[in-house]
Order: sequence, then C-alpha cells, then structure tokens
Amino acid sequence: MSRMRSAVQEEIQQRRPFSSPSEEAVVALVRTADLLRRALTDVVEPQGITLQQYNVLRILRGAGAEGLPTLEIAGRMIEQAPGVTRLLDRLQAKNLVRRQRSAEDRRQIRCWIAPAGLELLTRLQSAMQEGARGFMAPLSEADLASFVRLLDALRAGPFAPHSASHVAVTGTGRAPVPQNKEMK
Amino acid sequence: MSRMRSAVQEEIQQRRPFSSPSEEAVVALVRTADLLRRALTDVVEPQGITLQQYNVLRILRGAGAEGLPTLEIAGRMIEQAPGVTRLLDRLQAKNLVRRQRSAEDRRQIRCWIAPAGLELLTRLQSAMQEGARGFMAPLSEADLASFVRLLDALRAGPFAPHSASHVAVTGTGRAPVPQNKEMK
DNA sequence: CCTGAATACATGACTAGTCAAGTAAATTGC
DNA sequence: GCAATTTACTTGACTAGTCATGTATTCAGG
Repeated sequence: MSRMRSAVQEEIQQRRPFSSPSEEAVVALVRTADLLRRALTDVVEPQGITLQQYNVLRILRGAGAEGLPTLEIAGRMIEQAPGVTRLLDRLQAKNLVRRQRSAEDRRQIRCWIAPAGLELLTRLQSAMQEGARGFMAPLSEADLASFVRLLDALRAGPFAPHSASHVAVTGTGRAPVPQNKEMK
Repeated sequence: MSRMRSAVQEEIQQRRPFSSPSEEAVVALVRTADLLRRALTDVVEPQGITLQQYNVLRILRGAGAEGLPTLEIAGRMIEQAPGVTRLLDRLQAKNLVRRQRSAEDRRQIRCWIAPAGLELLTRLQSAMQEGARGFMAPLSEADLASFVRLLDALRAGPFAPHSASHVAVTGTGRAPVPQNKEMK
C-alpha cells in the first residue's frame, strides 16, 4: 500500500510523519489512556464521585478493617500526598470515608472506607466491569494478554517509579523507597 | 510463593486477583500512561512550560503560517474549549503564541506560534525524542509495532471520539473528515 | 431586513495534581 | 535526655480539565 498515514497522524492532522516509532507510540499511548479515562469517568460520575475518588475507595476497600495511612494511599496511586489529603477531605465530606489520627504513631492519619462508600462501590461494580470490557472489546483474548505484557514491560523500564528493585510489603511504615524525587 | 501475582497486582498491593483480564488491562494502561506523563513532564518542565502547553505549541507549529482557531486546537487535543482558552492565555503571557480575532469570521480567535515558541520547541526536540525512545526502550521494534497496533484498535473501538461511523484509515490521503463536533 | 437559532469563544465555580513551605510527632546522636 | 533530624502530613499558590452560563457574531427563514 502506498504510504498511508498512521491512525494517530489522522487524529492530530499532522502532515509530517513521526520522527520515530517511539514518538508515535508515545502519542498513541497518551491518547488511548485519555479516551479510557473519559469512558470510566462517564461511569462513576452519575454516582457523584470522580474517578480518583473511586480509586481511593477501591484502595481503602482492599485494605479492609485495618485501614491505611494517607501516604500509603498516595503510594499506591503514584501520587503526591497533598492531592490525596484533599481527595480524602472531599470523600469524608460525603461520608464515604472515615479518618482518625493513629494512636501508635500520632503523625499518621488512618483512613477507612465507610459503609456508604462500600455501598457505592457495590453499586458501581458491574458498570465498571462492563466499562472495562467494553473498552477492551476490540482486543482478542490473545491480544489482551500481549497488551498487558507490553504495558508491564514499559512500567518495568528505566522510568519505573521504583527503578531498580520492586518494593516489598512491610507492615508498618513504607519500605524506604526514595520515590526518586531528586532535588525536591 | 505459590500463585504468583501479576505486575499490576504487585504495584497496587491488591490481594484479590482482578475479576477480569479487561480490568487488569485497564489498570495497566492507566498506570503506564501516568508514568509516561511524568517522564515527559520532567523533560519540558525545565523549559518553563507544562506538557499541555508543549502540546499546543506542537499543534500550532504544525499549522504553520495560517494558524488555527481555538476550537480547532481543542479538537486536536480531545479537550474542551475552556481549558484551551486558558492554556492559550498563559502561552500568550509568555509570548510563545500570538492571537488575533479573525477578519473573515469575527467570532473566531486565530492563534499562531510565536518565534520564541518555535525556538523553545527546537530546544526541546532532541530531549523529547530521547524521552520517548527511553520510555519505549523495553520494547523491541516488533513489540513497538504491535503495541501501536493494539492502541489504535482500542481507539477505533466503541468509545472512539467519533464513534458513530468509524473513520476508515484505508486508502490514500485522508478524507476531509468533518471533525465530528456533535452537539456541544 | 429582522428575528431566532446556532457558533465560537470567555468566564466562573469545582475537582485535581504539583511544588514549596509549615507543623507536629517520632527517631537518632551524643 | 535533649537538640537535630526525619517523617507524616497540611496548607497555600499555581496549572489544568470540566460543566454551566454568558456574549458577540453569523446565519437561516420569513
């Protein structure tokens, strides 16, 4: 076939071809993830929460009765603490989470999902599963496996959040992962 | 350890397996894109702009001497107009773009990249290419091609921005797709 | 023409992510 | 056992995305 433009080039109406396959992949990845984010937002929004708030609730449900301190939540979201503090503020205002200063370490604020939060997750469960399946529908089972493998490989690459080795789960306090925030 | 957990399960420290392969793929996609966004942000930030501002500059450079109206930029970013208006405000404040009300249609504001913007893009060019190549480094050339193919398939799926009739990419050149701005 | 509708933006009010700086509690060093 | 450091946040200021609403044009009928 005679030199046709790629799908991404169509979308951004770029005349010039990408200077490298890597750049095309980068743009494709960003745009696809953006599309997914919108699709999932459309699922959770009718329940009055945002996608990030949903993520926090999922993490807290997974933590169970022990709850989690703020920074631990932030760590699992690959996000900075300030954003999580405010996310929790809004979730608490809606009575979806409960927070309490820890007795063992009074610097920590421990967070739990509240009953209303659990119910909300239950209401969203099937819609989110369908959303995920719908979005991934274009991929065959084999494609899906390849896709996950490729994504995992990228996240294990040189830009991985904990570059060298993976973090072990230590019950109290986070493993000393320097978060590779040089300079601060 | 018996029953090995997947890479994504490790990262979010989830005990339960994903309820479906689609859900695992969704989480992997979101997390990988997030990692990429951070990596690219680290490239452009030293030049005093954000990743979105960089995207606008790229689009305007591609438009050339004719420039583009605000909504056309928004369309290529899959974003809403209000955000683009304010992005352009900040870029103009840095003298990286120029704006002027169009003479033919006085409702439109036409935007051009300014000389300083072009220079900035030139300064960033090699670093961005290296950033993209570095991020994609874990993938072989064949993997990279597969990866782009899978992403393209997802974006052509049921959640595509111009879902109704999927745009055929086949053939030479591109059909003058009307950019499908439904409703608004 | 002139009225009503559509178009192209701009503005305001939220939610959210990020960095810088501040505070309180725990830990370490001597 | 007390100062210095580290940790776990919190707060403030800025950039950004989204929805709702407002405004200036343009356009389509009658």
